[in-house]
Order: sequence, then structure tokens, then C-alpha cells
Amino acid sequence: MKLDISLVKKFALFAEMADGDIEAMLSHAVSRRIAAGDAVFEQGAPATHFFLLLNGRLKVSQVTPQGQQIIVRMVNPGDLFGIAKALQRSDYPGTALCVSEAVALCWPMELWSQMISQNPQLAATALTTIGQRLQEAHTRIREISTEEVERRVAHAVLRLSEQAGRAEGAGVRIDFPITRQDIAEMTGTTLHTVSRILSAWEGRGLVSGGRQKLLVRDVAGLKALAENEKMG
Amino acid sequence: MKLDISLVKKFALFAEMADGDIEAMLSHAVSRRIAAGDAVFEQGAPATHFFLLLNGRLKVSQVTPQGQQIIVRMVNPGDLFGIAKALQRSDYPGTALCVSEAVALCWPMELWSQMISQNPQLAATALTTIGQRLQEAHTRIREISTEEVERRVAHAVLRLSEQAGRAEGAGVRIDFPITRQDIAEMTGTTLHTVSRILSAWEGRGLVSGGRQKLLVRDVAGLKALAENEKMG
DNA sequence: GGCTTTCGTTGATGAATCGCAAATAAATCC
DNA sequence: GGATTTATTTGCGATTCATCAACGAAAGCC
Repeated sequence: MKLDISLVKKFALFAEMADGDIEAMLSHAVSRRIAAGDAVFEQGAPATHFFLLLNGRLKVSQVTPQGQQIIVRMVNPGDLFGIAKALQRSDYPGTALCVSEAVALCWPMELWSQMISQNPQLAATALTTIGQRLQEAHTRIREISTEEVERRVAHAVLRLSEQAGRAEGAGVRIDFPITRQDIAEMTGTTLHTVSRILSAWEGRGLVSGGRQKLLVRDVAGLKALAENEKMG
Repeated sequence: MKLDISLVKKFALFAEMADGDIEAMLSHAVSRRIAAGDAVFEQGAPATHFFLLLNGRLKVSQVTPQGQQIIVRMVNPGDLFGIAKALQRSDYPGTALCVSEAVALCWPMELWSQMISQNPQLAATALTTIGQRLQEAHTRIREISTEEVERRVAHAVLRLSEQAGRAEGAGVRIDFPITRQDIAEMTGTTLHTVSRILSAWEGRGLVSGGRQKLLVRDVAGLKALAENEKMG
């Protein structure tokens, strides 16, 4: 793929950057196509590159020493990922798996420090990126610690519909294949419980499901369920 | 208190910094003494300052819309805190409460951007600080999602003993007043459950308790409990 | 020193949700 | 198109843990 400034300027990282700086960054980048199901990098592997997702979706997961898996986050177009250096790590802390056909820009990790110091905008973006992830992580901790499963699932589904939703009829379709197991790993529960909850919601007309599919039919209803202490 | 380079150089933030830069930073700083029980800042208040803890301990907590409280983290000497600007926030996301007599350096938040851009070492420290917090947050998410309560409490207590432990006899004393409720808010459970768990541990000689006191008597035993899938 | 407040312990009960098992259904592979 | 794999649904029993309740003990306050 040809790397073109006009093509990438819509992404937050580049939006505020001077054209010269963008060109400098792009000149070191390689674009890479990733097929659904492929891993961009694996947990524990030496961190050789950092990335910017141009389109498609990835999920970043970790496996615990006991072999259980959790989904750390979804990566959406425009997101930096694999920036292990910013966390002062030499290996990737998680595995990045492509869930829908993606294209990413790749830079060798050696360039990270250099680019950071030469490019204040990149440094600022990296800092805010990580800052936002930290806040999301705290939100998640708060939810897992204090809310019961149904509300956690509601929050997770709403978040998905905001970050990766496409309008469909009166509702919002989650724009990539997602399993009950995925949702379970995002909310700290089991696929069985997620399945039961979604079934119940489907009965109430809040969502409609399908294999690896999810359509939120009643966003307001789900929000009420997520926010309100107890529904009447 | 007189601000002196030799006094602060032991802290990670200043360790790698040139003397001139340290002086420049200190020249804008005010040191502040905080009594146990006082709040340095409160959740939702406009973020007017950022801080470096010189000594003492703080706990940062958040209250949920439903009024439940969680402890986001403990602040130890040498830690930056209240750096809302780095998270692109104009208010403090949590409340910082002093648990043992503390001294902190304070800078007006307006200086943040300026100091960051003039001082690459501060930028780097801020980035790694937040990066480490992010990793801790992910660890916590993993634990709450996949582990049962007793092991989460074990991990939390071990972490406390590492970060704020003082050798005492064969064991490690947590060096500040801590309640069962605090531990519950760090692990996403209730004070009742924590109390039961600590009582059981005390019976097995792993810890010994007391009002707002905690002594880990058998670090290795606790570690085994925290790590192993199931004990024999 | 007595009173009040905060903190801790422990038992009993029940609800949330996990784990297991078995059946169904959709997609994929030759 | 049948066989296989991967997802999903659902019932039921087991278990963990929160909740309610009551009491005991330590620390702070006049």
C-alpha cells in the first residue's frame, strides 16, 4: 500500500502533526495486512515493532499462569498498539489477535525513543493514549469490583457498540465477529452466564444475537440497565 | 522545609536528572506537610496541582455513582501523584487521603505542560509511571477476573508488604494503619470476607492481625497460597 | 473513667453465579 | 452433502461469597 499523508491525517495521532513530521514518520513505516485469525504479536515475544492500526479490529488478550484468558482491550482504527517500550518492557505483555481483516503501520521498536524525542506530538499522543487506557482500566476495575455480572456485561456491550458499532435499522450492530466467550473474558465471567444474560435480553427485545453476531436493539434500555441501581 | 537537591536525588524522578534541571523544578515547588486523615485532593475537584510524595503514605480512592468505594492504589514515597494533566483531565479522578503523616512537593498544574516540554526526563518518568500503573491495573483486572477472593487478598497483602513493608522479627509489618475495609476495597470484596480470611490465616500462622495492623509472618506460605492453583 | 465511635469477629442464611453435562445449531472441510 | 469443528443454549447441582445481625474489643473524647 502506498503511504500517503492525506490517507492518515484523519487519525488522531497525525491530526495535529506538521506535514514534515508525518512524512518523517511514514518514511520509516511499513504497512502490513493482517488476516482475521492471525496474531500480530504474541504474549512474551520480544517487542520488535510498534504499530498504528489503520483499519480492521484486533483484540489484545493475556493468559494467566493458570491458563485462563482475559481480553485486555479491543484495538480500533487510529489506535497505537504494541508500544511496549512506553511501558518499559522488552516483550509484549499480551497477544494481539486480528478479528477482522486489518491493516497496520509498523515501525521497528528501536525507533521509538528516537521518534519520541524528536517528535513532541508523538510523545504527547503516547502519554494521552496510555493515560486513557489507564482510566479505562480503572473503570473496569471499579465495575468488576462493585457491579454484578449483568450490569458489567451491559457496560461492555455498550462500550463495544460505541467503539465498534454500525447503525442498523433502529439499532447498532457490533461490527466484527464476537463470541459469548469474548464478552465473558472482557467482563470476568463465564460464557454460560453471558449466554443466559443475552438470551434474557433477547427475550426483552434489548438485543438480538446469533453466532458471533450481536445487534443492540435498544441502546437506551441497555443504558438504563447499566446505570440504574435496580430497575423497577 | 528547605528544598535541597541532595535530599530529593534518591527518588527515581530526580535520579537521572541534571542538577540544573532539578533546581529548576524545585524552584517552582512548595513542600507541604499532610496530617494522617487529611485529603490532599478530592475526587471531582479541579486539578490545581500535581505532587511528588517525599514520605508517608496516601491512598487514592474513588466512589462509584452508587456510593461504593474502591481503593485505586497506594501512593508511596517517590511516587508522582495527582498528575491529572497527563491523563488529560481537568479534575482529579479520585480522592487522595493521607494514612500516615506525609510530606509532598507541590507544583501548580499550569507548569505541567511547560515542565514536560522543557524536561525530557520528567516526560519520560511520567510516561513510565503511567505505564507501570497501567500494568498494575491490568494485573489487578486479571486477578479480580480469574482468581477467587482468598488468592486476591493474598496478592494484595503481598503487594503491600513489598511496597510498604518493614522487617519485624521473621516477618514483615505493613508500615501504616490499614483496616479490613481497606483490603476489601483493594480486592473487590467485603470487610466480612476479608476478616474471615485473615482469621483463618492467623490460625495457620501466616499472618497476625490487630486493629489496623497487619504482620505477615510467613511470606513464603502466603506466596504459595497466592500462586498455586490449589494447595494440598 | 465512663461514653461514644470505630473496627473487628463470627454465625446463619440466601442469592448470584460457576461448573458440569447434554443438546442444538451454525459454519467449515473434504 | 455428510462429517467435523466451533458456538450457543439451557437445566441442575455445587459453591462461593455477600448480606443481615449481633456481639466484642480497641481507641478517642470529655
